Amino acid sequence: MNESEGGSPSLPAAMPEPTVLLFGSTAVGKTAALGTIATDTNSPPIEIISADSRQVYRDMDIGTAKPDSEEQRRTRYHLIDVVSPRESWDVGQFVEAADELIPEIRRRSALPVICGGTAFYHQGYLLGLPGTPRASRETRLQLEERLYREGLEELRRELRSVDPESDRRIAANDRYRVLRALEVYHTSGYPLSSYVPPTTPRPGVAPQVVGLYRPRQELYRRISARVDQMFTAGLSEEVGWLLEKGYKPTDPGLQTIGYREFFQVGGTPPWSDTILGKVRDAVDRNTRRYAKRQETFFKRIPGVQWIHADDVHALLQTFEPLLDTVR
RNA sequence: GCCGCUGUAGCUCAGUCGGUAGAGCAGUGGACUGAAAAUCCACGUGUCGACAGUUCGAUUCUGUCCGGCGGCA
Repeated sequence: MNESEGGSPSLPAAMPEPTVLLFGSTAVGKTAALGTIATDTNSPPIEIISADSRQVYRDMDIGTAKPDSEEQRRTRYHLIDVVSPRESWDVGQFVEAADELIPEIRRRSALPVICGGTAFYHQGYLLGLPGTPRASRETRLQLEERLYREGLEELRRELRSVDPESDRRIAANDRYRVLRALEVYHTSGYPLSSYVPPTTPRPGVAPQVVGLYRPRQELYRRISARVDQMFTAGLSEEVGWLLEKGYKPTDPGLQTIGYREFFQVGGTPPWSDTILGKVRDAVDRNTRRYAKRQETFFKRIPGVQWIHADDVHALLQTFEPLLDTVR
């Protein structure tokens, strides 16, 4: 129950927080793994805090691979279906919500498990947020407007004068980071580079960090199979319905793999079978690339215990020591 | 069976007026300061279908064969 392997015995071993961070790339089998824990009688009762930047959106069920109603009945999930696809949601909101939920879940004598594929959220929870100002929708819209009218070069010129350090650090074509750096400067008056991002876990946060992995080829096969399933489950109908409901392709929620491809390669409905085939392939490919990016990010997170996604035994073993802590 | 086109990277193809080759896509590695399923960066050796001929030298020219596609029968 303590991790002080070779640590100096004179110091009291830090009592680990009865919290788990469980991550892994899309389609690795996170939801199934949670299912085995939830049904195992020896493991503690758990509640899930979804660390997933897409499952927060209502009305987007198929393409975001939300846990189905059966799974949600068996295990209590949080931070799913909490905002409209029209609204934006970000790390900051995630961390604040998680910090509120965790004590509540403990009060119910359950183990909070932060689980999801958004590595950025896990990092935000673990290390805490930098002191940068929160996202400002208006400022960002203004900057996007300027990007459209004046071009990236002009914005970079401004950045170079107000925040040369960030200008140096941000890649030439990284529009998003240029916008964010200027947004920070305009809303706070300080350059982004003056905020130092945390690199160690914040005080009081010491979760058990578990990463699920699977060989690349196998993962890609699963992704492809899941994309097929999404289409047979009615993904294109879901997208059509979202449009009928008045959502726009530019809404934050619809900027999601599994949705955006319909607009990028499909155009406007109705979509022919050939077009749907192309959409399917694009979704498949983008999901594979996404999974790769996730893996790259997960590798950076310190102190991860990596478990093969099918190794139920090892997974249950890591949860066992947490039994007493929740009682 | 005959005629034509074709065979080059995992795929689609370009190219070498003869000196062993390069694009797109796929793939791989990486970055990540409140949109992160976002936004970016980097990475191109493969019996140039097989065999033979011409040549100092053939993936390139010639011949034969084998695959593929199209047309005529």
